[in-house]
Amino acid sequence: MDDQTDQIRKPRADAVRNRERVLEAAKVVFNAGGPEASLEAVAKRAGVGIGTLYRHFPTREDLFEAVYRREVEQLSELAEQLKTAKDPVDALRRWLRSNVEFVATKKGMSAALALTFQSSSELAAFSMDRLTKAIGSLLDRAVAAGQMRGDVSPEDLLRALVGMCYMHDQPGWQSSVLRMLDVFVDGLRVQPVAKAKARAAKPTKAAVKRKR
Amino acid sequence: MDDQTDQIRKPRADAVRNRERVLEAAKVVFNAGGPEASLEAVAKRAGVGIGTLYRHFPTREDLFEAVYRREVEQLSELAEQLKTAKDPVDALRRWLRSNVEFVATKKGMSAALALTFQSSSELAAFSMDRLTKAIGSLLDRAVAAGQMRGDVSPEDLLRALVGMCYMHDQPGWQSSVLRMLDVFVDGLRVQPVAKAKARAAKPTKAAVKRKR
DNA sequence: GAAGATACGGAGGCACCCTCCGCTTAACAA
DNA sequence: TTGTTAAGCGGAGGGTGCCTCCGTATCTTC
Repeated sequence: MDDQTDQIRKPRADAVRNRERVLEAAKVVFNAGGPEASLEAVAKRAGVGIGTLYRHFPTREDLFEAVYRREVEQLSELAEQLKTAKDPVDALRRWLRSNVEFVATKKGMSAALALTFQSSSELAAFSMDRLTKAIGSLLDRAVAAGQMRGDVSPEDLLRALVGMCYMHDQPGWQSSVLRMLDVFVDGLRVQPVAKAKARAAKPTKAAVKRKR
Repeated sequence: MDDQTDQIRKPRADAVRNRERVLEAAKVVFNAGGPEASLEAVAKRAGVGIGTLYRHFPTREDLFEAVYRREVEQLSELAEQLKTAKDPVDALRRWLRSNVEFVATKKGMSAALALTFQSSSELAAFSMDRLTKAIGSLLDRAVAAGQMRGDVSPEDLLRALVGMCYMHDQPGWQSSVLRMLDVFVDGLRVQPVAKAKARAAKPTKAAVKRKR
């Protein structure tokens, strides 16, 4: 073996397990109690000692960040799955809706994030990048299928989404956003030249060219 | 006198003074230390006992809120002053710029606000109302003077401003926003069809060099 | 199975939160 | 002015949560 010098042990199983437990507990506790929730409460819910929590996440913000990263990754994976859906436009719409739900369930976390984003622009960059890619892959597919106009960038779409969700303190915001999203998606559609969309969904480039 | 029963004393001078001192101190401390800054530090800087601080502002959020309200009122007053400026368009632009500066100096406070807005939608309503009126008075004047189009509501303008400032964690956001604001204001101007400048009737392009 | 690295838990010291109450002071009446 | 009294003041103190530190327990590797 040529890597004898920096040989790396397999991480201990209990450490991995505990880390995961803390993340899961933190998600629940922060959502319920906001960003000032007690870290000791998180540790207790995770069934670990406070020392363990601090070893894994030296600062409160480290914990926020890890929780959030995980969620962003989940949204990213959702996009991956949706890529195999039949209807590309519907797939995009679903992803956007999931995003709204995501925001909706993050009552406490969103405040925590406002705090964290401020000190870690790296996190902001990471999540923007990740989400842009997710949205981009879905958008591209819809465009490639000739069902959506191609002059809107993923960044724009993401920004619109985020902007819409920005007012999520106001009553009834969620249904309002969902409505606006539908309008938005409709606006993105290639105008209905012909008829229904009940058609086999084989994303072939040939079809795209033909349509154009 | 029939109002003897609910006769109201003049508020004590020291109470008024102390309240003001605490607000001023809080502004400084929160901007520097963020929303988690120690209230005891605020009291110390204000030169009052911790008990006094709590009597005036029972909760941390009450204090945030009071500080913010004061600032909103100051912006409101600024608009009042700008109403007497000669150039209505320039007045509006200046107010918008002041707003950006306002956001810029609120490093810590903005995070605190994110927290407070969440629990007090009344505060959100108050500030929206106040700022909408401020922006509206300036906008109206420019419209009345025939220098700006009349189909943009103060709410829209405010929302655009807020939205632009929303990304104020990213590097270089401030100059970017200022640039976008200029573009925006240019867009709001009544197109110089037959206006002052002797310019060829070339289509569009805000190549207006507005430096007199 | 033994050795050694790695992780665990929670006691303890500290900072800050917030309440409570005896003392001080400003406003008002005479 | 002086007296009365409500209003305000300060800060001690009990409580909670933060974070460090280290003796003990557990896992990985050989």
